[in-house]
Amino acid sequence: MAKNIKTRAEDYSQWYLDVIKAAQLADYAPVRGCMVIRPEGFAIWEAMQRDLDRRFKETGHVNAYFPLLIPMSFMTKEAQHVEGFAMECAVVTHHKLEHGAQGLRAAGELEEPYIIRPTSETVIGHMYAQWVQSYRDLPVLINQWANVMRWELRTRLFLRTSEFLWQEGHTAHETEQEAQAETLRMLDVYADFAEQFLALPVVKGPKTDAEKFPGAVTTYAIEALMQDGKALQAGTSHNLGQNFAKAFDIKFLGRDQKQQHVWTTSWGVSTRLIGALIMAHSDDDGLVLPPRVAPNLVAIVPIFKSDEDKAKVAAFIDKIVASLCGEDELAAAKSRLSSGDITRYFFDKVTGQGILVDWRDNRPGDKQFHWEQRGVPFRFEVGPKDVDAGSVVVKRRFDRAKEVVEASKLTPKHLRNELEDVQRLMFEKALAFRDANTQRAASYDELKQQLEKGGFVRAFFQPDREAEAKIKEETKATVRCLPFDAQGKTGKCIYSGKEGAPEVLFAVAY
RNA sequence: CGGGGCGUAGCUCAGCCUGGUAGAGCGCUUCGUUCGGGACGAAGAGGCCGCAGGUUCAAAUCCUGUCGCCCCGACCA
Repeated sequence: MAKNIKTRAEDYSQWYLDVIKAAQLADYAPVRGCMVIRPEGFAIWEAMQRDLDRRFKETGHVNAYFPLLIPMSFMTKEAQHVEGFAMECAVVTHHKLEHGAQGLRAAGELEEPYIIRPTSETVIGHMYAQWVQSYRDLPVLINQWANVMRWELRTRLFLRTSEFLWQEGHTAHETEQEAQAETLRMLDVYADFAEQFLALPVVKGPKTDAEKFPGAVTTYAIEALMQDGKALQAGTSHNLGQNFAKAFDIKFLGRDQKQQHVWTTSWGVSTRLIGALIMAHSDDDGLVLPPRVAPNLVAIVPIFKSDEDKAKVAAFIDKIVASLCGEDELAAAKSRLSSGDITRYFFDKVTGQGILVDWRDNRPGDKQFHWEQRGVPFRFEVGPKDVDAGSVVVKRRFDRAKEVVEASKLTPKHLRNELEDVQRLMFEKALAFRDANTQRAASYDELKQQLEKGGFVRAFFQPDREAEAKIKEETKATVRCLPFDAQGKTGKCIYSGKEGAPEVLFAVAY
């Protein structure tokens, strides 16, 4: 058992933090509520970015960049938007420092303060108003990769930090139908990404009015279930209607020769997904990464006593690496800068995913724990006995399976197949967990009881701000979404008793 | 913003009540023995005891103030 990680049963919240620490994904920054994303963590974000970016481009979007600072007056233009974000905005009021009695102090007060973007609808809306003149300028399909800041009262690494990284797509369309299609298209992109890339099963559906994005007509979300039975909103796609178009005067001359407002959408996922990944897949031994996300696919742990054995093992490992990564890469890696006696070879130059050989002067057991806690999908153990037998001991991270594999079988194709297997099995495991933790409530009492056990609870419920607030007060649970998979089904509302209520998904959420 | 806790070595913390030479474990460095699931021994490096005042011959310790962080709630991706 890992001695630096609390078990999930003991203290789930501490376990989460311990896993992050042990895998060196992130660290606390000297600024309240902010984190430093360390290389191991950032590599996961890069993997997500790469795959998402491809998906965005495949659906016709392009990237651009808008400024970090937004004139404060922009925030007031859309009424609900102010309501939603005003309380958590960092404000920039001065533009320089000067020497004062107590050291440096802010000086040069700005006439109009800036806020640090909590999201970019406003500044992007402002620009779109200038760019869009005609229906021929539509649709505008822009995404930006950026950081945003929301001055949260309470933070947790990755799940909720004051500053976080995300992407925000902002599109403008000629018609309501197009905007709606775009909103759902991107929700599907997110759902597919979560399931295929993160091995994270999600429930898709619209939010209730009480839970939607400030300024949206409808917010759609993907909701995932974590191992402690809490739900996590993993991505959102908003149909903003003409709310922002009207607030920022984004107008165009239509095919009918009339001025009209555009229809906009926005959609985003953030580094919170790294938190989702951890809480969905990791175990008491530390991080478990789905192969598609893992920066390193295999960690090879050599075992030897004498220098003679070491040479023998090294030669054998070289052969394995050459087979998996190619002779060129084997040679290239030897002349590459590396730190701490760990040699890294690119297995896939496109994704940057690699294979490591851990030559550090530590005991083998030490190294096993080291790579295990970092979630590397496979570990190869190679000692003199293996060299003699022409085989390798292969250890699979996600289920601790161990098998002896003939070295000649270790081809790129074989490894890819193995990785795909793990990817699929991890998804199936997460899906089975979710199914086992999804219940159905026929009454409010049943809902209360079932929420005690955690997990998702499906029930017929007529969304209503007051009722939702009351339920949240009594159970801590909220309506996560109105699942698409139950669309059209209606029944008797568990709260009001009225017929014709849709099926909703309840859960206590992060 | 309410409630709780904590600031002492890179990390986790002891010491504080009862003022008097700055401590432990882990980690780090070097050497040796080791090495198939977290090794052992020896020798080292590492501190403005969060910060500012005060009391005192003397403050990590007592008093005042202040800043920061963490945890639990309310708010939220």
